[in-house]
Amino acid sequence: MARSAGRGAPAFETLDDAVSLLRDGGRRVSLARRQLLEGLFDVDRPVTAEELAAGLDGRIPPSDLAVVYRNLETLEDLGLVCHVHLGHAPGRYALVRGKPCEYLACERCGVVTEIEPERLDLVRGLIAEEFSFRASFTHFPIGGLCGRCATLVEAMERRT
Amino acid sequence: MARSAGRGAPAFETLDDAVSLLRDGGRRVSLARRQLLEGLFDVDRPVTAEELAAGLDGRIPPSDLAVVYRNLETLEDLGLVCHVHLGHAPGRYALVRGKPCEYLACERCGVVTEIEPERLDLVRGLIAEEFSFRASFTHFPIGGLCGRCATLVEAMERRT
DNA sequence: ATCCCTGCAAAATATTTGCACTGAT
DNA sequence: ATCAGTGCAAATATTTTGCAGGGAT
Repeated sequence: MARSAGRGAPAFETLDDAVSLLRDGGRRVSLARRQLLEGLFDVDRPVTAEELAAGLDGRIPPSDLAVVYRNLETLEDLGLVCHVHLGHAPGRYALVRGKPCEYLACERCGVVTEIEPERLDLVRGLIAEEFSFRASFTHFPIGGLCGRCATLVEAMERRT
Repeated sequence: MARSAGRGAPAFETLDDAVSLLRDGGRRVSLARRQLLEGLFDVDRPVTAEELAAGLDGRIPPSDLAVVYRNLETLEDLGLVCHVHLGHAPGRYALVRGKPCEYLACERCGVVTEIEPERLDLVRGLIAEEFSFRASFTHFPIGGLCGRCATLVEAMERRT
């Protein structure tokens, strides 16, 4: 299992920075890893292992899915990457640039919204006080209904 | 896919009530379904389909896993059952008695805490205001670290 | 030269689907 | 008698593991 978050994410801006962190972490800088990072920098949004193995629509050469999974785990151990589980869909992986993102995921339409961690600190504080629990919506997002779907569902409920 | 919640859960107390709701919903009252409900009443906590199919340690006769999944979906459509995804583990199913439960799930030690929905209404309100999002922690729980693990992790972080 | 990483195959886990037969209505 | 539900097999989807050979150090 990959590291459970924590241990301040190393800041990095460029591909070369990331590659250095890979090396500093004592791992080898293979072509597969370099291209994986290239792809992640290029798309700059959470993508599935499958998409990465398929080459992100020509951005990088296609590669082996098992290797992609293994390398994503490696990068996650080093704190360069983290992954989210959006509903029942396959996990999605993204670079961690400075702060990890948190997410809202609509269970009805699937829309995902990235939220900067600070904007959830009040929520986190409330949960901490009430339940002595340090909530994080980085790995598992906040589920529910987006504004549009909530309105729609309310309308349906009234018509019942 | 099962119904996306909503449509007020029918209140029921006993196995017979549940069976009636099954019948009222236009579904047949088969032995398998009766026993599934029996098992759910008996354990009274969220269990996996696998555990149900295995007979819940002798509480009910073992049965076919595919049928269990199908019947859980049926019961969910009727609003008698709902399921949670706790971390990466298999889904867990429980009777909906009155109000559906919400959950906190520690991503480190796996401890799960049931929370009565009202106790999360402040949190829900904050999220609604800030993000126009109607959060629900019934199907996907609040992830993070329980008090004990948070303390532990903090200690580890300080030692770094 | 060492041994980590790759590439491919196969396994593991969780869940769904197809279909002939059975049992609830 | 009808047709929803069962039981079993097989498929699907996601992720993990084993192992022999290749490339980074």
